[in-house]
Amino acid sequence: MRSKQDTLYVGSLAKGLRLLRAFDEEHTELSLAELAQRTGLDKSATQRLANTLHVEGMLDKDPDTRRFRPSHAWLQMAYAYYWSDPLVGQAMPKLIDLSQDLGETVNLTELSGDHIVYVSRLPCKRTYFAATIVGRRLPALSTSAGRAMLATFPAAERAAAVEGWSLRRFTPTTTLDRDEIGKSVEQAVRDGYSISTGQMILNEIGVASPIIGPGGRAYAAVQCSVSAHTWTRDRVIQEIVPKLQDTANAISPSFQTQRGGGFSGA
Amino acid sequence: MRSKQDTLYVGSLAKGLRLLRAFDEEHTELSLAELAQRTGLDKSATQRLANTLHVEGMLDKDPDTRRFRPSHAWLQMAYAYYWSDPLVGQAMPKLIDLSQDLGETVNLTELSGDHIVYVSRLPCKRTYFAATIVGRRLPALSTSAGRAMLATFPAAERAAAVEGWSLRRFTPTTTLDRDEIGKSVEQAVRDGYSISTGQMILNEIGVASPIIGPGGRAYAAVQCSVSAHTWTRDRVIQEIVPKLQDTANAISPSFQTQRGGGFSGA
DNA sequence: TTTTGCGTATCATATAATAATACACGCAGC
DNA sequence: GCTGCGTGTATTATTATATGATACGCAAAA
Repeated sequence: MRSKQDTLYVGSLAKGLRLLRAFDEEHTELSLAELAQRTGLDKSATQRLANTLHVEGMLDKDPDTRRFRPSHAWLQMAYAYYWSDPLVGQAMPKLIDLSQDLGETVNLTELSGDHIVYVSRLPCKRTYFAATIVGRRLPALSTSAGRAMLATFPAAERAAAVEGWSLRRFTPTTTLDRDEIGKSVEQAVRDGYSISTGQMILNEIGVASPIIGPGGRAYAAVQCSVSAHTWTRDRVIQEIVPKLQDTANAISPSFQTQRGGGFSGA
Repeated sequence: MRSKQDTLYVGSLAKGLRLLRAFDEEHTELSLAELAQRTGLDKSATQRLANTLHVEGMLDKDPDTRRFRPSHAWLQMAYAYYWSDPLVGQAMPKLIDLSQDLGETVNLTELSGDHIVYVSRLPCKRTYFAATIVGRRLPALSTSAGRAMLATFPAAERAAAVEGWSLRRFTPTTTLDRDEIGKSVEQAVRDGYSISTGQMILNEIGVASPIIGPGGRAYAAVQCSVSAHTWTRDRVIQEIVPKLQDTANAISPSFQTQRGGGFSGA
């Protein structure tokens, strides 16, 4: 049915991508049948597409169980991404310094629609698995990083975002009240950083400072997560925030002018 | 021409993947014409495939320059990979401890054909960019990690690998003499670890210890890179190797039995 | 101004993807 | 040990779908 834009839309390619997207936290290894079920494609199509992805090295296949798994090529995609994102190269050395200085986990996040994406992570303490790996997407409104970035936007956009961006409950203490989130964002406007507690994980304090880009708008942030067992909000503000802001500010200059915020997604 | 396996090979999908692979260290941002040139596809095909990838969120497009770039989805691929690789979850906390203990860069690498892939990196010191990001592929024979893993293979396989696996020059001091590499591997067989100098970068000392998997064969290794300006080979062996081996050995047990080395690529 | 290169859009053609079908295998229950 | 189900695999005729030549508009270069 040549759905989207008719002639310049290749359905087979799109279907192949659906196979790739079928793998996530809870589906780490899929059989042909599962793949077909999860993608909604019929058995034959799944077979052909999965086979192609296997031959092309995008999917590994267990010779015994015949189940498919993401291949190392998936990591190479990240490798290529890192080279293409000018921010990463600028930020990395400074983030390393910061993490060594603080002795706490430091992250680089970017805005992606109404979500944030962890682009680089420098774990210094043992934490839960998801906090140690890159590529995670979280609703921006539920994270200190998202709020810190949003705080650099014009008031009208802030309000619209607080109103409309997606939310999801992660812990019993995740804030779902948009008014409260709005206040947190406005606080970040005044402070120049954002701090939050127990949004993604219980007893976790997150604090973030925006990396100012073109037009004064931030599309990235330096973020730091610490345990509420060893830290208090006040101590974080006194001891971490200044260094966090210094780091973010040190990264910002290179991005004031170039790269006009462009590069839109679909 | 339905090249590979005729009926269960979807050419359009494979072509789409070629577009993705066109992005690398030196090609971080490509125009339609460049994309066509690099993939060998004609203009129309490139146009349709790139458009599809854009619509599906795999490629960002600068509205002004009309050039394409890897999107955040490329990082999400890495995210999915991490969940699917059982080794990462097991290793991560121990790697964090090790890096904090040593105060030096610690890496987790896996074997992928005759190359190694950096699966996780915990940089503690500023280094060159490529050493801070995951997904990099390097010829196994040129790396301490590759040699450490190879050393766990049967003698015949070791010999065949030393003879046949690919090599490439990275620095003036990269060893291209296969006899010498063979000796290094045999040394690793005796020592249980491998150490090398200036293979990838001048004045860099690399040392690696294998993570023993099923059948006593290693498909992964814990690796550590330090600067020859502040370290000597002997000091590395005395101060780093023991802790490195402890860490690798602590990760190994879970992989002695399960996951029969399977999951072959194409 | 002319030329060149690029991104975009359209269209007739037949190639290449489709989905139905059939077979082989392992496993559960009976 | 037989039967039936679920799976992975393989083959086929059919036509929908991807193709690539062609043409247009717009820049920047000559």
